[in-house]
Amino acid sequence: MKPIIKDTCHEPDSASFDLRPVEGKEADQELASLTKALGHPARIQILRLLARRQSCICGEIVDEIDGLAQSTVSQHLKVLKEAGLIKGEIEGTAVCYCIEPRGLRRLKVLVAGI
Amino acid sequence: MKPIIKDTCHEPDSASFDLRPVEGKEADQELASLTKALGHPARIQILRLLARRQSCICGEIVDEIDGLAQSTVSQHLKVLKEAGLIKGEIEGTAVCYCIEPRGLRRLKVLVAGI
DNA sequence: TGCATATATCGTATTTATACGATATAGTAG
DNA sequence: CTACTATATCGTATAAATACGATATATGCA
Repeated sequence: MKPIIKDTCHEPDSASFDLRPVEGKEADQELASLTKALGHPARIQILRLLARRQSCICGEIVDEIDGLAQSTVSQHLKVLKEAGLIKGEIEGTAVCYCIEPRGLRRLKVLVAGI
Repeated sequence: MKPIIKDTCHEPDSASFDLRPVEGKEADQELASLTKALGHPARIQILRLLARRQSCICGEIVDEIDGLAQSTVSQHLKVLKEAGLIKGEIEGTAVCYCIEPRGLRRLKVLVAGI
């Protein structure tokens, strides 16, 4: 019997999300939220860490980041999650973080469209 | 005799600027600075305003932005300028703002490279 | 059940951002 | 030179971000 593999990092994305306008007041607000979430070196580092690997990362993140306390890293993860750039799922005793491809793609589209 | 036309918005850019690394600690810091500068709706709006037109804008900017006071808009302009995303030159009694193409391009490259 | 581990949340101190009115500065026109 | 205009800077009030230690929560394992 094959194990059930749940690839939550790469589920299909809704087209409607991608096809929203890339300018106008709402797009400005959206881009501001996304870039504000990115506007800290530790969060850039986290995002790259997750983007580089194809898989999610369960734990390890705190160890990889500068000299920040665990609670601080957790706070940064929350900011990225609320911005829709990453997502986290509880996976046993750890939490498994990975990129939210829609959010990252949306960011890239909006920035490219400036 | 022809007039001297000084197109300060489109001067040639140094290649060395563009060819810096797109990841690593320095790039993280650089991208964080750029995105932090973008992380406000009014600043996005300003940047788009300048990017849309090929020319610089002398004055007018305050009128175009939401309902923010002149001093507040000036402050936002300063943030964008310090981030290297726009530049301003005194042009008579007004100040002529325009996109800093290198900075914007660098931002796009760094975001695309995440 | 109770302990150990991983992560989140809370409380809090400090710093930084945002916004405004008031004022300074600098160029233009008269 | 004076008045006018456009923009920047200052002072300041308020809000938000950052960081930490302490603590809560939830899961897996003995």
